[in-house]
Amino acid sequence: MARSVLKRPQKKRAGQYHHGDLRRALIDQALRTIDTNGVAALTLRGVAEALGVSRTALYRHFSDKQSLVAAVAREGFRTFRMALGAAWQEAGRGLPGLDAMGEAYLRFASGHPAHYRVMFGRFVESQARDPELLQEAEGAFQVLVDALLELQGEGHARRDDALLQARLVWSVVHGVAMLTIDGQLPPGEDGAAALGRYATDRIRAAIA
Amino acid sequence: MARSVLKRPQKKRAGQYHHGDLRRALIDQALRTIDTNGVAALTLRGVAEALGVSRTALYRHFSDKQSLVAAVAREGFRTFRMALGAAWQEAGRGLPGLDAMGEAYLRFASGHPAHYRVMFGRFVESQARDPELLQEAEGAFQVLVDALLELQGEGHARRDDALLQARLVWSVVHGVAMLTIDGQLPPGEDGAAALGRYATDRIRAAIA
DNA sequence: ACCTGAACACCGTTCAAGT
DNA sequence: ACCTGAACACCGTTCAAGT
Repeated sequence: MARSVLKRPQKKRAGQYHHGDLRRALIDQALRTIDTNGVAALTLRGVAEALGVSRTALYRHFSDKQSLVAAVAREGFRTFRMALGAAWQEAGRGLPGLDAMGEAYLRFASGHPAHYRVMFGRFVESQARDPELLQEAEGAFQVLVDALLELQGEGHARRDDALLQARLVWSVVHGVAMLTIDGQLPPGEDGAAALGRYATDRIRAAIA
Repeated sequence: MARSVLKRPQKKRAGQYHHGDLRRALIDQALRTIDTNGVAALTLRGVAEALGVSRTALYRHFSDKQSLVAAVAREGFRTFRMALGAAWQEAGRGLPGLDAMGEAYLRFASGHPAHYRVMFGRFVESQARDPELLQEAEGAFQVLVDALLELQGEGHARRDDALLQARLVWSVVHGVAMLTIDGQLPPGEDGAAALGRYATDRIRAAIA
């Protein structure tokens, strides 16, 4: 039970309030559960218990379970957007920057498969009705669009509709990510890593 | 309620057995529910009731809910494999055959989004432990590998590792399918259809 | 073999009530 | 405002019992 720190049963004396940012704590705990045991293992009761809070306290901050999951997904897109942007910058933009973004993307997906799945799998049916989630997702996508526009300007990418081009690149990387976290690739060097390299190479050819 | 035929409450006189192929009926009913209302709406009790059968009758044919879902997923891959093979053949193989396979793929995904999601989204955690499901999935994938090998032989595709090449193409189409059924593309002609055409065109360039 | 009904241990969510 | 405890209407699954 060396990993019991993950549970964080944070028992506080009964009768006290959860002074502090309960909303934040709920999202963090939900994310921890999802990352560790998958979204199927997420129960509101479990989250509340881990925080030492009543089962219904959550409804002060989220209208229902889907809202909580949507918040977790939104958080994911935010992290995602920042990781992509950082990779692009640190690699010095240009084609190496594009490669670095691809790597960062796949690193996030394979490092947090359950979280990634929550972001892209329709666990949030209300996606259409959660404008903030949609906006955050578009923000992450926009990083790629901007990069491609810049590459087009420098003659590193063909001057197709940048939105369409970005959707294609996104599709490839998303597809690779899904195959990877679904365990549909051979383990080890021949699997995800090899496909990642090949995909990077062929994407360059496809947009050149 | 003109669509009540979908429910098929098939009430039979109490005390009778469900003479016939209950296993088949369970899979069909589960698929119907998933296609109509999504996998989240699938309950064993609902399936049993729709079939006019006891809640526990199901356990004669499936060890648990996941097994039933796995059977539905397996069925999906079978349909998928046949659709891909048929498209390839009917288009006269070659590059038009590859395009036709892509179209057939996207048609299945957008026509049966919930079913498609069950096939690819880890609802079946036991995927690794269900050899039949894995085998069926590989069968569908093999159709694409064979097509690419043939294209390579005819000089229509670069002679890269065919498995890697197939995984790349699969990634693109899967990615496009996911973006489509997730509603992350603009509606109408500018959305899924445009991306499908662009992806087809750019895949040709990537593997040429 | 195949099916049943009652029971068990879970869920998400509501609601009147407390501070 | 924020939290609580009891209650409700659901689940998947088990099990002894029926034919």
